[in-house]
Amino acid sequence: MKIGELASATATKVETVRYYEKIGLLPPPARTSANYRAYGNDHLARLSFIRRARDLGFTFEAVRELLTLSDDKAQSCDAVDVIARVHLTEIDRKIADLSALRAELDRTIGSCRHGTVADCKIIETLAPRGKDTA
Amino acid sequence: MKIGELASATATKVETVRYYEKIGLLPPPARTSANYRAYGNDHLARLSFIRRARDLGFTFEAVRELLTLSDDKAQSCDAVDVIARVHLTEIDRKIADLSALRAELDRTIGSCRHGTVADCKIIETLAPRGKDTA
DNA sequence: GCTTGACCCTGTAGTTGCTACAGGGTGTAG
DNA sequence: CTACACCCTGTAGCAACTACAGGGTCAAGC
Repeated sequence: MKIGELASATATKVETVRYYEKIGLLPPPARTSANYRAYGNDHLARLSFIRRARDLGFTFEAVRELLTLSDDKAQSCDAVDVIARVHLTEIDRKIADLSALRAELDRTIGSCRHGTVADCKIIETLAPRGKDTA
Repeated sequence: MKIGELASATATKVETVRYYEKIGLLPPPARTSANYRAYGNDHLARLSFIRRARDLGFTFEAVRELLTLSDDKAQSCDAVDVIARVHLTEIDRKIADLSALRAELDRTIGSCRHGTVADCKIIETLAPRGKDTA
């Protein structure tokens, strides 16, 4: 499989595949006589894994750990569970942060009376001292 | 006011203040004879504004627009309202994305039977074809 | 009067996770 | 045999900072 085929099979860009190889996430494949990268099914599986994990928001650091863990089939699954749970906690925190932010922004917008900028509550909210901001 | 004072007054790092100046968000201040930056209250107000807006998740692009708009006090406030509403929509989309992701991750974790990695549902979810991933 | 230490200066490189060139080589279809 | 799609390496760019390296300045204490 050439890099373009691998990329389209995993909805990844060619540059991204090469990037993953560069940072050591994807092992370097064999090369053809023309120096083209030649991938096998193991690469396809690994790249699919990486993409899925990235889609679920895992960082590279976490993906790397998951890959290492997934290579040792006899090991307990608990370490995998821990990584996933830590990640879940992070997501919950992000959602909470965004929700708080959303509420504040919504309140700010709600106070807009559509007058001139001089009376704008949104601007006032941003610059509490309402003086010259330039 | 020296840069350190301005920074601590706005809970910003000194490097960040200099960075804002470099990218043109904060106008260059006067200098003392020792070439130290000397800030006034106008700088303090503008930096406060920037920080507030950044805390609310506005991008630099948006902050720049808001600053430009806030300088023209006679203008209608509607443009400000539009920027804020667009931003609110983006936040809603992010929250929705994260919530969907959270649900999927939660489901994945919920299926963990704490056996060995070979049977791990989390790993299986990530690598749908369950074969060799290395 | 001299040293210590906190602060300031510029400039550059690193972070995360890619993306987009520039400037080439290769392979195949018409 | 000539287009044209694909491949190669290497570097620079994006957001929005952060962290040095290698220096200069200033006030206080001995």
